[in-house]
Amino acid sequence: MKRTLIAELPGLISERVRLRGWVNALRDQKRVQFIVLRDETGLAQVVLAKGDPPSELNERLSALTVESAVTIVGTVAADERVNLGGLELKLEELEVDSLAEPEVPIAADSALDKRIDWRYLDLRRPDRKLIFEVQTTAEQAMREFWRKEQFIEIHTPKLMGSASESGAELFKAEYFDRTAYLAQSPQFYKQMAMAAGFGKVFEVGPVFRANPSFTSRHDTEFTSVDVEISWVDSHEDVMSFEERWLAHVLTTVKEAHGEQIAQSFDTALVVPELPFPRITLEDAKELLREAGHDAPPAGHDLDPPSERALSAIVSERHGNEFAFVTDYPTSVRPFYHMRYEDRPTVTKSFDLLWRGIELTTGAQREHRYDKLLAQADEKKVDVGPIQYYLDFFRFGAPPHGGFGFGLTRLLMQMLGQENVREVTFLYRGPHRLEP
RNA sequence: GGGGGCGUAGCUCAGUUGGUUAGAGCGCUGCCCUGUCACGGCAGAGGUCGCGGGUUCGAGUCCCGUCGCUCCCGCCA
Repeated sequence: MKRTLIAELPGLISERVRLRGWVNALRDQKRVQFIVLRDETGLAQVVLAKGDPPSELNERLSALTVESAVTIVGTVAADERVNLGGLELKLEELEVDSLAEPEVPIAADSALDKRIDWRYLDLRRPDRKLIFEVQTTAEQAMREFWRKEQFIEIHTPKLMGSASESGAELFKAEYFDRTAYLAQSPQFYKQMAMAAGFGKVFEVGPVFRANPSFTSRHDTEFTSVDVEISWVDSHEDVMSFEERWLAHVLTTVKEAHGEQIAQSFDTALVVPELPFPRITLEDAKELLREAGHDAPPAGHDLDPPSERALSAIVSERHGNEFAFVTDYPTSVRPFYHMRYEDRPTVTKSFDLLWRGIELTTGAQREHRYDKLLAQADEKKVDVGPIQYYLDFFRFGAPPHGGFGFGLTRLLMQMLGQENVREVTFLYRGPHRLEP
């Protein structure tokens, strides 16, 4: 007998159906027994009258435990007494596929860390599963947009012989008789795709950061969304792609899940107006000071409190939750970011903030071999291990730019969550390698 | 790496100025309840108070150390 999903029950009154799912709740009374069954599409009540003495079926239902996996056959009946959709299943057959132990180790209000210990139980809650439905829709919308604009998907290696950028610390791995490093970014390889003439590329994949960061928005392994575009005139071309792309993603997610998100997470997903406000770093600091906030001195990046304050100000003045901050000084940017011809200490770079959190860092890249070498030298980058990268620019490289984008941070903001761990299937942090 | 907070029952927490057998709600076990739907009622089990040391007649409570969790900063997406 074919499996019926709970969501299909309203159209099947008086039919005999087979449901498979988990015991969400049990109410075992003197004369009547109820199971609230949960599958991936919803909840349904199952009812069985209790005989005197109880039938063998009654006894087996009494022995059930919450969260057991069961298969149930019964007849669908409309009954206005039932709060759950006004219908129920009259139980005829009960098969226990897997009996759950009587005490589930976590509850809905358990601490996040404890819930991660038992993540598969935590994820059984429909609200938690919604996170991954939204993620799936978001990624699909991204790909839709990329393909419409002739982007090519690449999969770059995660095992590397040297660092891909300075800054973030690297995990080491044994690699036969030498040391390999886990990729902290596909940066160099997506630039290789530019030198290869791929035009426009994207990658969605894992990156690894060995920073001992103990905050609600960092993890040591996360999914990075990377984009690189050839033949740009400046970083403005990259920003204008990113905002159109993001607006499409948010529109798609809102259409598909907006109501559920509002219901489950009490968050309204707002599709942003285009273009997103752009503000240079120095103007941003000026704006912050005018508004009575502290701002870091020249030559320094915004700190997290400044980013939150800036987002609030921009949101109030421009009605946009997104903001590009541009023109970072060379002191806080890697050597490969392109600089203005007339202002050699300022890079053609940007960050994208959404409601105070950094979603993206992007830039036009330096594609001229001699300038790239000079900038590496100035930044005291040891070019020995990355000569393969510098070589990309020796035989004709197009002007190009791109960005890296934190998928979990996007998801966190879309769902109004305060911690990336909440929206990561399995979080990895300095003290977390299991499950 | 620096700073703050927290660690008491399976889960979420309370525990006065240090004082005798350490509590609650939920969950669990048993019994009762003709339709429940956060079902209800009665009874019960369950704790070396994170760990180690110290102060004290006496420590869940005070001190030191240690481990774990958490948030902020740094680093970044």
